[in-house]
Amino acid sequence: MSKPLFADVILPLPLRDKFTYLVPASFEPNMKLGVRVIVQFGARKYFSALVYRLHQEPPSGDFDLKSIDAILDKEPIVNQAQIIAWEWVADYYCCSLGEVFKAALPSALKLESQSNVSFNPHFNMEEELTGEEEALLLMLQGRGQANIKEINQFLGRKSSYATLKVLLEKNAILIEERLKDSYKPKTIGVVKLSDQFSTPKAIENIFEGIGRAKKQRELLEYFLAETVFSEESQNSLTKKELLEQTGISDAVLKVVVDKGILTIEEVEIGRLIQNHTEEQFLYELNEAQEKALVQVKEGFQTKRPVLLHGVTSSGKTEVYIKLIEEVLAQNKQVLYLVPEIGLTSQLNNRLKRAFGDRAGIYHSKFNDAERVEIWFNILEEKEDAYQVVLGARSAVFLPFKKLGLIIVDEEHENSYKQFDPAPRYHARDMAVVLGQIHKAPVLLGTATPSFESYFNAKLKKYALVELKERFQGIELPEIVVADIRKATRQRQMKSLLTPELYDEVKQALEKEEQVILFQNRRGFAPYMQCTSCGWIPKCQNCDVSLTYHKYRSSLVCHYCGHTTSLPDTCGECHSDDIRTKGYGTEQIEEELGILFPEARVARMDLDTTRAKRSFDQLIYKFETKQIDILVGTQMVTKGLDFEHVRVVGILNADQMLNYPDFRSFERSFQLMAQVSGRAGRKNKRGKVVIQTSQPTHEVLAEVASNSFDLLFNRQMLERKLFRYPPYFRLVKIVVKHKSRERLDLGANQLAAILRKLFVNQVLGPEYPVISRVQTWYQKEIWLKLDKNKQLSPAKKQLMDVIGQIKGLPNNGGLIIYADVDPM
DNA sequence: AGCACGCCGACT
DNA sequence: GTCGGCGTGCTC
Repeated sequence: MSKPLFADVILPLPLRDKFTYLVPASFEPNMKLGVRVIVQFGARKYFSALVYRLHQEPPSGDFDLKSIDAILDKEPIVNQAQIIAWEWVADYYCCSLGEVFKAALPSALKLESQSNVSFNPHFNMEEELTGEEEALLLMLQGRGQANIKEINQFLGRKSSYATLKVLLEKNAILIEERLKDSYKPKTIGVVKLSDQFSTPKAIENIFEGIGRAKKQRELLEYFLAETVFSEESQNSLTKKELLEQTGISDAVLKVVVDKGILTIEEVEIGRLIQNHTEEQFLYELNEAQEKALVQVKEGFQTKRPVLLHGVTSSGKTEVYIKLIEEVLAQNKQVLYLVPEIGLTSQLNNRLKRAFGDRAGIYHSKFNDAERVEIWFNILEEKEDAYQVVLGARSAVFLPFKKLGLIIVDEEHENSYKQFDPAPRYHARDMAVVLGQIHKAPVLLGTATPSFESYFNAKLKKYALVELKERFQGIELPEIVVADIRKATRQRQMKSLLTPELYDEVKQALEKEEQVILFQNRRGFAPYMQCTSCGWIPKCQNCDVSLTYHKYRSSLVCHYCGHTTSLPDTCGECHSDDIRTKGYGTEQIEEELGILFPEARVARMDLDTTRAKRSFDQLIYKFETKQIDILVGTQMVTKGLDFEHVRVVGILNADQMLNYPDFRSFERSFQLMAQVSGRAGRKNKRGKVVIQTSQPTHEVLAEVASNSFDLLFNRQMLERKLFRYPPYFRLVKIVVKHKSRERLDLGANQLAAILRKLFVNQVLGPEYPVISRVQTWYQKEIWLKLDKNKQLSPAKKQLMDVIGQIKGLPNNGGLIIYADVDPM
């Protein structure tokens, strides 16, 4: 008899301990590291866990060892390089491997939503059932099938495996692994108007064919509203969307189709390989790009990450593409990270043009089946596997085996840092670690480096390559600082525009050139205020003022979404003189309509791009000059290349400059330089007008003269003096509680212990700018750790203390987490 | 995290 | 007299 085999598994939970299960002898031959198994955990919970370590050391301790219930995979779905990366993430960002596991895998691989449960028609109803079991069976019988999530909802529990297991044993239900058949559906029904209704005239009479059929009318009305009569002016809807949104049945649609009003077309959506793009020859690099390419490659030789600092429109992408080509020739994989989804479709087209079907996209907005497919596509290294993956943050977790290059585009973007659920990782920093694991070169590209990266370059930890020439000889724009206060004093403001900006916009419109106006605030007005007593409507769940949205005529909280109608009278003194204060994109859009009635104005912010594809559509309209003035939030800064932009206006630089954060100058510079980069194309020097009430502000002068180094050096002195990154490591500890008193108590207890452990390195606890979000009060404690000391033990100490505080009496409802390198 | 167990107030 | 509130401890 050989010794029994044990498996340490990773459970998808925020637990730091490891858990060991017995591997039944019959499973031993199929047991491998990196396969998923089903294990029971606690009295009634089952999880799909990942085998992390196999060994023969019987676990010590007083508990009954449980056995693994099932093995889900024949082959590992996670490779060893990934496990090493996960361990780094868990250690560096102070979280459990379980949390990394949860973030890394597409949710379809985390059993929870994977299995489809249906009623077994051969089940003998005589069997004895509990009330709950019977109810569940009836439900399944009624609707045919359900997934685990729906069953959890139905039973009102977070986990239903225990019940399902019993029912399975009784032979009452069938569970099929959805993974196997979820690959099938590759077409979607697209609903369009029949050809006979292709003209507006014909549509007028469209309802004649419907008669009095109420449901059909409703369906058609919705369809028309979303297509012909919508702002987006699309001409089709998917069948699924139409039916789901109206809640009308398939049968009704069929009648309308049979009447010849609508048609349904089955369109191939083929998840991975979309359109067999022909690979096209790329234009040659110019001299500056060629030089940069050589320098980047030299940088790679030194085994250090390379920071490519190239001004906006310097053609970094072409350099990337050349590098990718070379890596592909060596039959290795390339990971190309981009910060936001908005960018991916433009870039994807470009990559498809260069690499055809060898390039693919991955981001969290994809549905599960697609993500799983990409996962396996990369894992199994099939013939037609992707070699270039364009992805957002989460793509760093894909099962690469032979990475030959990692590109992090727009490396300064803070959306690379995950915020809310743990792991709170920075994809750029993880990319550097991945590079070490795979011995693959890492290229960080940006027009406005993050101070951390630039600092690393100065320290020679990164190799620096500069690309200072704009592509096709385009000049950098002229930047003008316009004084809002002076203009106001002299009564020269044209609504929200200074005379400088107004004139530029006017001229651009006359010459049929385009304008981008930037204001980092959506809505009509950031707050309202009573003129007699100063009362401001606040959110009931958060400590913020409510933003006035005129088109919805309501007040909205931008932190929790809470919406109320407009108050008629002041909540304090009942005065009826309540006015809007400040302005957001919505108001700018409205004011422009008055100032320039002939101009076509569009707005690009979260509110106008919420619908799928609306972002792409806006970009398309702007590119094809169907829009003259584009008003937007940061979205307009995201590396979009527009051909005819002459003028860029920054409506109010003050709010970003005055934002209370040690990075506010760095961010302001990045933001302003990025928006400015949208101005000026071939043969025409663009113009940027920055409106401010602090016209002599140093940062503005630095933006105007493109003096990145000046700002950098000045800020470094401050950062060093006040012990901020990149000289010190920052850990933000967030403490939350529903009760203000309990929060204060808990946060103070924590801070007291930390102050003893980390002498002179603890700040707080203090309320952040927003002291309450979604009914949770929050405080922050900042830890400034010495970079030259070992961080790992310090973080472990910190986590121990956090655990200790949570365990103290009355600290039950306390949430405490650490955010390493917060943004 | 999520669930079971256990100890104190307002009610069929 | 119980139902259920949350505060506490544990999960291989």
